[in-house]
Amino acid sequence: MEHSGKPIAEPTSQPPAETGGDAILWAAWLYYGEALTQNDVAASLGVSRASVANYLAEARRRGLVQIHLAPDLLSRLSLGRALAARFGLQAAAVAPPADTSEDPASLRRRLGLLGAQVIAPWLSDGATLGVAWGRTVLELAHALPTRALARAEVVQISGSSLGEDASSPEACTVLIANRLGARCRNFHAPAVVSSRGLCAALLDEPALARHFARLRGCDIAVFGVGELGPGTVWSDTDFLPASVAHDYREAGSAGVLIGRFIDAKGREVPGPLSGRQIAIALADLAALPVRVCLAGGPAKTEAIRATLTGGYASHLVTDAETARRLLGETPPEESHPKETP
Amino acid sequence: MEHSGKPIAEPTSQPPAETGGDAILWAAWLYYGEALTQNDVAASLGVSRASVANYLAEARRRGLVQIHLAPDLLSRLSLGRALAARFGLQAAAVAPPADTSEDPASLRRRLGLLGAQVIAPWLSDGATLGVAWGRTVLELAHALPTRALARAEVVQISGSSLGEDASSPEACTVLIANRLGARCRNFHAPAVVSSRGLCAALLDEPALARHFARLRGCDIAVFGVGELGPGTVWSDTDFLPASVAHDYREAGSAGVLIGRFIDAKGREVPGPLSGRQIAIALADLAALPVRVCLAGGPAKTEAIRATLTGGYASHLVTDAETARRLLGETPPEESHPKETP
DNA sequence: GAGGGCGCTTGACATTTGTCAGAAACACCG
DNA sequence: CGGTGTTTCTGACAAATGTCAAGCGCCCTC
Repeated sequence: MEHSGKPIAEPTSQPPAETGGDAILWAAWLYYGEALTQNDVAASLGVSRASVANYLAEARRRGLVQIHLAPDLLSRLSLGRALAARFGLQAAAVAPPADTSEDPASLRRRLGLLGAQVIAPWLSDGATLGVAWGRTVLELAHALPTRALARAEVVQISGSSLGEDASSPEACTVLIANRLGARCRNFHAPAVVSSRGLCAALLDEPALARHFARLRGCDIAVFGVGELGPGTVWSDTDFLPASVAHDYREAGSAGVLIGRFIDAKGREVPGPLSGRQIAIALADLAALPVRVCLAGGPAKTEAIRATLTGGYASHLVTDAETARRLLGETPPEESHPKETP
Repeated sequence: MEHSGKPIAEPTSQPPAETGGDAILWAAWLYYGEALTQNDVAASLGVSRASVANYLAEARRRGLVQIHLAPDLLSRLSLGRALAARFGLQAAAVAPPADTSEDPASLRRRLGLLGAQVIAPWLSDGATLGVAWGRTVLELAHALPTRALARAEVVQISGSSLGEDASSPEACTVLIANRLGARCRNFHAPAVVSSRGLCAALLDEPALARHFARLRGCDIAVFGVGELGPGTVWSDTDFLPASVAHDYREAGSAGVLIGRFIDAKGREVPGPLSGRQIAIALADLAALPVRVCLAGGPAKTEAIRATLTGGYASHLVTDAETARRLLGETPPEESHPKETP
């Protein structure tokens, strides 16, 4: 603590050779464990404050220090409780509204972040996690913590080649499995094939049959929902021309759930793709114990409502404005979302 | 995203009154979950920054946010590993040295803090925790988190009326049980009685026999060690005059462990109190699966060494200087010519 | 309706913390 | 030995954070 002219102070006798990594542990304990200030930690360790700040950053990076939020944090909100009560959900997590008008990409980022928190309690070793696809699911993958669940499995829930490359079903499963250190089980089949006969033949393949059995054994499923607005396009131009969305919308479909088109009551709507899709059956999805739906934004509201009405989700992750729309309230004109119940 | 504040969540257990509204939850999520700055959180919520800081403090107080240290943090230190290897311990947690010369009370405080971290992994519901007494154990009690382990038990490990009132065996068990929300099982008997006959008669009491059975079933025991220096005095003036310490020291005792006097090898030393003590037998202690010893400071060094040599501890919680002394290194910048034993 | 207590909020301030460029230490190599 | 790339540390600064007294609204009492 007292420095005279001596350049080398040697304040607390530090065996010079070996203690490279120890300083980080000391610092983490003194700061987080004993709640000292960085200044005091620096004095105690005989290094500069800046070094202490660096040590602490390193300790967090290494996971020596973890900050844990109550898992049901955002389900405790009045909005979340209202949603859960209205649609019979186990829980609904509601992200706060942004101060500026929401950019869809940033909305997806927050929903992914929140979704990662929501599913965290189920990420135990040995768990089987069914994963759909989409940009929101991709954000969830990025927000997931790094774990080492060697006996856990990540299972692709629908056939491949849906969505853009970056957020395709395989990309989502691979990324999530990689984060979790889990085994990745992919569907080695396309999402849509050209004929019912080929579809039936594929479904008879032993490998696919095994995969469907795995799907029915998932402990938890994670998926988004797609809307069927006028501007909806799919990237798979072979089987999904823009007209498909229009056709299904005309046929009464309110949204797309893991490749299946559903109406406002949640019933599957027949259409041009019927019998040619390879993905989990909606009835099998509904039978899983935990089904987390991540979606938000004005365009998706009706699709989400249809999903919830159909009972396909046990947990919803959405944003505050969408939550208000789902509850039939008028979304607030401006910010300042203070509501007193 | 830093946060100082208490290392151990210290919520005032509030049963149902979950009022206060959603603002606190929003703030906790935006700050800890999305890593926004308090400024941005304030803008998003439409309140002042100061309020956000208050919300966050409240969230921490309620335990919505918990800061978790790696449980074996301080056992990973080279000093801790060296101690564990030298004495055959499962682990040794070593508190950092203080910058100023250590005040015994502050040393006890840090050891208690650290000990609370060390035993945290074993504090599950249904666990049985044996608790001795002493000022260090008392500090551990204060550092323990508030839990609600209704089926856990805290068991008094030695008879009563030892130590000062504040750190007596009953005080320690009651406080710890209160913190944990656990059932408190006290020894309704004194630690020392005036005759062997009375002692034997007491031990035959069914209630005491049951208590001893409980002691042998503890999942974890927590205790300190006492030294036998020239200045050692006990507060129980009926049975423990200052001369007792002197007598036992003359007889070769290096320290006191839960009321039992042991020599440098850890063997129990007979003396004036033999056959009149009511406490767990040392052999029963050594048979427990987890035995956490909290002690530090120059005066206690030999007593700790005796305890470790006897195999009575599976885990040690001490400070860096004591650790160095135990390992036979010369303590830093000290030129005490020591009296030869 | 004035007064006073209570809780929540706020602006201002002092402290604490993250960051970054440059300095020192170190290792490696010509 | 000196050069040089690499790592680690440090000092200084800007940003972020905690704290406090004063301000405001609300409810209750008299």
